[in-house]
Amino acid sequence: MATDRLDTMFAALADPTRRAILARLASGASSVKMLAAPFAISAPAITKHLKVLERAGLITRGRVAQSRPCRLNAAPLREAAEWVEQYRRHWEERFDRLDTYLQEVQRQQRPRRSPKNVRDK
Amino acid sequence: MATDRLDTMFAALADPTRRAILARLASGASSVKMLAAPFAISAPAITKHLKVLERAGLITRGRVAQSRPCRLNAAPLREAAEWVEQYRRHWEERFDRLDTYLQEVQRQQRPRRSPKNVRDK
DNA sequence: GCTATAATTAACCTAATGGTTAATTAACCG
DNA sequence: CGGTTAATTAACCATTAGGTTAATTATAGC
Repeated sequence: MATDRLDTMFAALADPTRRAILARLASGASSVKMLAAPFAISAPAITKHLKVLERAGLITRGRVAQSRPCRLNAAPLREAAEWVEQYRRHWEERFDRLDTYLQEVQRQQRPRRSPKNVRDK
Repeated sequence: MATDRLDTMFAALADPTRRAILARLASGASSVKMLAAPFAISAPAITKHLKVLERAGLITRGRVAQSRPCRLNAAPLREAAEWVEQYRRHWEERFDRLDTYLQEVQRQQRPRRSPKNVRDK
């Protein structure tokens, strides 16, 4: 199920510089130079980050004079959101309680009597 | 804003084997051996993946006899979900249309008349 | 055509990833 | 105790990632 796309997308999101770039693009397109300004890294490093984002489909690029404006393309994030949402019920507390309950049961199932495994019947 | 945690979490999610492990743990705790079974990689490789997931806070581990059962801890995924959700409005179509509209405008702003930049007033 | 600006490519470096096999630790069982 | 099973650690390897500086390409403007 589109695992490749999720791979490259999550990998792209795993870098704070790239997430910051996306955040800035959320409020409008920008040239590479303007994007690079707030960061303490070189222009080629920014170019590389942009390539990662582009391969993940998270930005698109144009050309205006010398500038190559970047714009956000959030569409693929939808897939990431859906993937994460699969786990929503697991992090909502009712499940957490069930979880710790089961954990408790398992802990009590073993220790005192019959330190052996299953077949002691 | 907890960028480190998002870093390690997204990085953990960027690998298909690890996402598959999480998927299996979603339906219950499991030993390492059982987790490893469906994959064509060695046990130490699985151990490494589990360490990545553990450092990301996505699993917890116990001990039962020789076995070190893994259980899903989905709580941190909530933060990832929230981060991604920030971009929801961007991928929902109304925005996409505005987006392509702006793109259109920009494209028409430049080409025919005045190939120069701004200061031609 | 020359110069300045924006951005990318090239070449290189270091550290982290994902994998391997072989050896080690830990717990059970007879 | 000795053997078996579960899992981890150690040591190693190849590839990728993120960064650098220096050189190149592309466009604008005089």
